[in-house]
Amino acid sequence: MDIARSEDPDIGIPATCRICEARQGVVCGALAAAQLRELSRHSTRRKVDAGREIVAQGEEVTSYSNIMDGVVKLCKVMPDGRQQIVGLQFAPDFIGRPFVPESTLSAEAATPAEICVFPRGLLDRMIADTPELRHNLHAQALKELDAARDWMLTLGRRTAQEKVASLLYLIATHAEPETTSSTAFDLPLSRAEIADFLGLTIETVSRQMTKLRKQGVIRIENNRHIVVPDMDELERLVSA
Amino acid sequence: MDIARSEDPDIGIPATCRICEARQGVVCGALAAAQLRELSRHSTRRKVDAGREIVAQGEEVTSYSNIMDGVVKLCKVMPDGRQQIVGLQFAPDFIGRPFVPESTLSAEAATPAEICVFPRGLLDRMIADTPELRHNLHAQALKELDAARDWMLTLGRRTAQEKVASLLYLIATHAEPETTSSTAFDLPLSRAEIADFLGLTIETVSRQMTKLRKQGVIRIENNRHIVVPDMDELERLVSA
DNA sequence: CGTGACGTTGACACTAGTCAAAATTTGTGG
DNA sequence: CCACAAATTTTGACTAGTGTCAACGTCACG
Repeated sequence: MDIARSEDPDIGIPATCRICEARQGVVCGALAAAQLRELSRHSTRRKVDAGREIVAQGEEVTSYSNIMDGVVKLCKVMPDGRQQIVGLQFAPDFIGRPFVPESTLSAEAATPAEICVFPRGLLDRMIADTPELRHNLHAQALKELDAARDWMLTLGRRTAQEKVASLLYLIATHAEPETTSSTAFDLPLSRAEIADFLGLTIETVSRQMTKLRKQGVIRIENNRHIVVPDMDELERLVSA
Repeated sequence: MDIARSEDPDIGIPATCRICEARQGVVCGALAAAQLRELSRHSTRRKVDAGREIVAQGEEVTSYSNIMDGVVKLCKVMPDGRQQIVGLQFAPDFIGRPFVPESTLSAEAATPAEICVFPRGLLDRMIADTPELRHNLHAQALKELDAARDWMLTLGRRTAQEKVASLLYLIATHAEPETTSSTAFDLPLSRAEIADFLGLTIETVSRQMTKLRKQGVIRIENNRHIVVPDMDELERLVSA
């Protein structure tokens, strides 16, 4: 009956997908039930330890993934070992670059993560067949471009203190959707990773964090857990 | 006759477009003859003085443009006036952001430039109608994303000398397609703009340029004209 | 020939980096 | 559950690299 149909939009959708956090994400949100069924048959859900590489810089890419849980960092490294994190991705973001054979950067789990891996050929075919999917990927690319350019401003023109405040603000707004004036969260990154994201050294990051703590802008519990009593104060320090 | 048709692919194409540098560009390369005619009827070619703004940060966008000649810089400015150039665009690049009402950055002519301006609504309609155009815009977005992330590495992890070398290398490879070992070109940016691109001060840029000159890596004629006797040497200093 | 914009150079200050050591947290095996 | 080892973070002393401020040069233009 029409009523039954309109009341259950999940008819024909695999059970795994129904409870999936990325069901409405960039990729799966654009697929029809039949496509979801086929994709789900060939995908594997996989746990990734923190620090484990998902895609290697300069390597041929044979699969794409959805982040189901955790945080993934996108890195560039120089031959001499200097490193820069050029992006952070959160669930349910999509990892992968259509149209290009190999990746110019590496993707690595920053926290223990869970990803859903799609074979490249299959998803490429669905991209070719599905205008809405293409549109979603285009929109995500533009979103990432904006994020990258915002961060360029941070890297080029902000002081160490502003950089650290920017990072805390970024994590806070991505981890905690609620915009109450007080916030608490766990840092998904080590001090070394924060340094690689901000273009600083570990020591400078540590010193700036201590300074923010002594100023009362944040409280630090067990290194990773941060409490921000007043988000407005933190935002002020970003001077955006 | 078939022969005539295959020998002249420009049948039905406006005269202005036939001699246009951007004819095979991201936008016009994807359009059919009829679309080109319509777009050409509603476009205006315009000269823009160096330093003149094309799109303002935070302003509603009512038009898109093709760069026909010259170099355009994409800038972000902070409330206190600190500024960062987040991208350089060369002819025949496309300027504009589909899907979004207003620009998060400003576009400004770095050199005297010539642009071809399209009304937004018309091009939006063509984007909706033309899969190849959407694909080209998507591909350009990905290219810009790669460029932005490459530059993040430069901003975050390279020294002043490496930064200046990176910029010279970037300009040299975009201005002079030939890859002979020796190259000469005009800088499209003032020292102040170079500083804003590299996250440095004017003085540091100036000092590093003199240093490169004294090392024999470059020759400087009239401030803007640069000669690179040995590109490999310059590339080595980028330590990419 | 003067004027103003742009670029260079110098002296000095200060931010962030380097190197080293101590403190804290995390993980492991008994 | 505790003790110890390893990893991570913090802190300190010192240095190097950029920034700041100021003066001087140079070039284009009226």
